[in-house]
Amino acid sequence: MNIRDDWKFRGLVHQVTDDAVLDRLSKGGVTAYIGFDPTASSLHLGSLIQILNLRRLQQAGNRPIALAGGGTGLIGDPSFKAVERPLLNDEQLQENIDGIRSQLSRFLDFSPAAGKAQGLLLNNADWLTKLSLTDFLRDTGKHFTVNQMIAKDSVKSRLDRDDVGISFTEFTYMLLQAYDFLRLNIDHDCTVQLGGSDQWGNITMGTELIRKITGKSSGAGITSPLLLKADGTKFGKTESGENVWLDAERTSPFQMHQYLLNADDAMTPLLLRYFTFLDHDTIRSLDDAIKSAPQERAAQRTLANEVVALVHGEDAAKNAERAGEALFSEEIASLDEKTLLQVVSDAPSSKMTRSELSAGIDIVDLLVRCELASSKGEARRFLEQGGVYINNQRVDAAQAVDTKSILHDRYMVVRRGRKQMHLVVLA
RNA sequence: GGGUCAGUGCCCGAGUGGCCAAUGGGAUCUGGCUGUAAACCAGACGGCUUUGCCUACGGGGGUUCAAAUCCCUCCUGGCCCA
Repeated sequence: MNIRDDWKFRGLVHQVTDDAVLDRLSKGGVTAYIGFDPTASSLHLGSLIQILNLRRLQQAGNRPIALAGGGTGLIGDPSFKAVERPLLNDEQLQENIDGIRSQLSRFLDFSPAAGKAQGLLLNNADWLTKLSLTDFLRDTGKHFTVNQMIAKDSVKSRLDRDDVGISFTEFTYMLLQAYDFLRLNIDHDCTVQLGGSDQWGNITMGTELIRKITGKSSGAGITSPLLLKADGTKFGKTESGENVWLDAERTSPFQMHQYLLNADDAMTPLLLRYFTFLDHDTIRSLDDAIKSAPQERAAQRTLANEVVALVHGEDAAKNAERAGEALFSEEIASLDEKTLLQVVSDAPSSKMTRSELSAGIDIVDLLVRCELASSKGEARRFLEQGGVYINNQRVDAAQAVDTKSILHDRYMVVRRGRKQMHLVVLA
């Protein structure tokens, strides 16, 4: 696989420090790294682009290094952040790193069987926490002027604002990341750093440090474009601002599948390029399908299936697809028990006794109890607005719910709005 | 340490003694139209035992018949000076 042509086609290259690096990667035998911020115990859809990029490199015969930011995580990357970030404590950080490690091993081959392309999983805490302050200031700090550090776009917004500032701690972050690249360059002959476009400033600090200290310009950087939705927010967050996580416990395969299935038309061609390994012809024909038959959403379907299969496996992808079809195309009351359970398997559920229900329960109380409404006032509002459904049938007035609504003698599906489901199971 | 400005609902931000659960924008939510999109349109958006009551304008205390608004104090942050 020719990295240069493939990445150009996919639009994965935003900026490069040196165009020739794409040819080196195409030939193979190069070591490249990406740093992962341990701000949570799971990676999310946004970071999947970077993970897949490492995988693409590995497939082309290069050695990928995934660097967990155990040391830099203690500081916090200020790049393009509006405000200073709270520091993570040690246990939390360790937990996050462990979570991230196990996820990465699903995408990259860290086994010796991969030969020269065997991936490495490193943690910069291993060297950063041992670094002495005076050594660091003399050996690394001396190579940069505050003038150039202040000039970085990534911190400019913080310096310009008059209501918040930037702490010295966060300001030094870029030096630590530069040092990481230097270490990897010396210890592992790593010559390429990848990252999102927000990492450009940090990456170039690294290539510069390598040049100054080793005297060789063997460090190069590639950034990939930032993926923004039509409304300007980052791709990979739900409407409520939650990340779409790669961890099935946090974001179920079904939810991820739905998220991708709902990708808007304008964005889908890009997503197919970034998030799948589909060949160029297939992608082009899906581009056409969006134009000629948008209502079929063939591209979105393929995207959802491909990505969920990558992250959670083929079976999970098939299940998610089937569940979605059943949920949206059939009357839920006519499904058999097994299908019904599968369809609502992702929805939260709660138990209720038979006697409670036969006595008749107020729909307002039911909504609050199922956590579909955060207060009774809100529950009443949903009812007034016609946003409440029992077994997919709209409930229009504040009426009591009783045993008539039970499916298969023990289930009841309560829905609020288009997609908020809750399963009530009779005990 | 000194000076100074600020802290309002999810976010931004108006309000500077009663007409304030607090203008406006954004976000969000519900409905409509659709393709389980986008855009667009309409409505909602602190809680409750809902013609009323309770809780809320950084925390605490005070003045007043009445405070988001005035005073004191503390906390937090910005900027300037040292």
